[in-house]
Amino acid sequence: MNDYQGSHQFSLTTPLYYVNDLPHIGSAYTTMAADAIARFKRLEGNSVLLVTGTDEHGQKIQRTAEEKGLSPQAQCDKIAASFDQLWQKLNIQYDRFSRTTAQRHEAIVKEFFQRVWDNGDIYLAQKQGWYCVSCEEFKEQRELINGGYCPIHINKKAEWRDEENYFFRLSKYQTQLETLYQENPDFIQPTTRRNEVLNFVKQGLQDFSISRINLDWGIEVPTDAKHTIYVWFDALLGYVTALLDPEDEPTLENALARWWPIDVHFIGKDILRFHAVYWPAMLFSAGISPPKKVFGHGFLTKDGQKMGKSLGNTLDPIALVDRYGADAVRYYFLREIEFGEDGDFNEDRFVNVLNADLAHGLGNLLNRTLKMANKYCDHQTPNLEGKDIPNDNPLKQIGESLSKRVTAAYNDSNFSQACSEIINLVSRSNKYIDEQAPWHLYKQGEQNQVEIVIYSILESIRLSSYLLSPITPSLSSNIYQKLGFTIDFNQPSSFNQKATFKMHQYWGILPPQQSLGEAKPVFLRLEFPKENAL
RNA sequence: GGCUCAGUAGCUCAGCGGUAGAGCAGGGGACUCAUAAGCCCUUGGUCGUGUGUUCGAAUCACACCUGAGCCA
Repeated sequence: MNDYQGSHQFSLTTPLYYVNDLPHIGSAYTTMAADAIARFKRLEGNSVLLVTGTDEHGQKIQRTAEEKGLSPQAQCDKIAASFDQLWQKLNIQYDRFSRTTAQRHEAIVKEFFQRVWDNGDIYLAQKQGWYCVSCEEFKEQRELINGGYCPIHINKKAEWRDEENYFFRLSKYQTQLETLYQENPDFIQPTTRRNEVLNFVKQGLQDFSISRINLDWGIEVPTDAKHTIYVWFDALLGYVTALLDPEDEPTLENALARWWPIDVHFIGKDILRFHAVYWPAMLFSAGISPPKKVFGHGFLTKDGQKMGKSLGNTLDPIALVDRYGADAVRYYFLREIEFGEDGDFNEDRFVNVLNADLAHGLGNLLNRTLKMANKYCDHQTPNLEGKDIPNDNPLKQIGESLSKRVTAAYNDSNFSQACSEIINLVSRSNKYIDEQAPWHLYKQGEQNQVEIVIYSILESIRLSSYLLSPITPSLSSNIYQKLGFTIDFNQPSSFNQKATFKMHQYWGILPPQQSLGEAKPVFLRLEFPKENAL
């Protein structure tokens, strides 16, 4: 639960996405989750390094480029740029964009390879088998379907390979891996994923091939120029390269100096084995400690159906964010899907959830309260402090312990829990207005009670938007500004100085007589499109 | 073929031995500060199927059905 706490720096990664195709919603999902955690850790005042990037080598890329009449590098540049563009649209604040075709990455890979080589963990052997270029993996005969097609890429015929490959002595690390899993029960999350890995490892680990021949697009094996390093071996090391400061010499020592070990790798469950088995073993071999945690989240479906190009039911993340905005998209996926479980996108549900929670819940709450505050309290927060509010005030009671619960939820990557705790305060606030009916109190001349009510609500709105800011940074900034703060949650320097976690996480810190903004909706209700549903 | 997980209100899920719950959606009402919002009330489920254990099962056991996944 508290495994993220107590440190002053925090490093985390998304996968380095394969540049074979334009970014899909699944990549966006992982990245939104990672960004939310990164933002939360920054909000707490930690130094944070969020790594994302692209994995650009391998035969598949080479062939895709050829099909499109581009050089491999041009293909990579184009796709890498489209990932970056999506991250901008989704308001992702990454610190490093690691590309495996970067010069400095090659230096890191070669040094790492050499370490593993020197440790005696790499040997040459003959590899025969069916190879799926799309997976960049060998397949067992029995796995193939329809007379030789890859079960995942059902229109791609597996290719017979009989070649010399370099192998990594994974088998040597069986015990060490099992010890790692045992001593760090949280190393692989969620638990069901952990069990899968445990099961897999228990059956005995085989060495795996880490080089290919007849492949130009990749990093050559330092000890044998005929071979190219296997794309996964190369890609995982992109996490290490990313840790270099721009001015650093590209050496492992420099890369590992500050941000290693990575606190958490966020990944989709499809690449769990690479991260939870191969990766720590490679690191062991090179004398490097493993990352602290690997979180394998679930897959997304659309209207209950698996998304796929062949089905023609993919969800375009660009179209989605263009239609509804970054905060809404981030909120939907992090609130409505249990992180770790598979989840569904449904546009009707999307509109309902956003309207209920952000438009009619939080947004309207601010709007109605601001209107009253401006009218009854002269465009200022009431001349009160948290301590002036009676302890039996229902909002104060929830608010005082809210941060504790929300922090625990974020630290557990439990975004939906964090959101529902926050929205609970919002809902209670709406109920509280009706119970108190400040418009009546005002007419009856109960100014003191009016101010207590207004203060309690404004403060609850503030706290809610503060704790929600890792997920809805722009909305939260907007709300904070309406409340008279000059704080922008997209600018860490702004909140680190003027809205420290130490202070702003608590209920009751809204300053007295702070100038309030105009009442104008901060989150308009969404309309379900009459046509062109996503 | 082996193993794992899931199947509870229209939707998303909680409950995991004592005669079914939440949020959203749907319906009704009173109010008016507000984004036709909010508040109050409410419709709605033989808890996948069958058999068993038990005084008593959504909750335990076994079998089966459906879906997802792992077994390089």
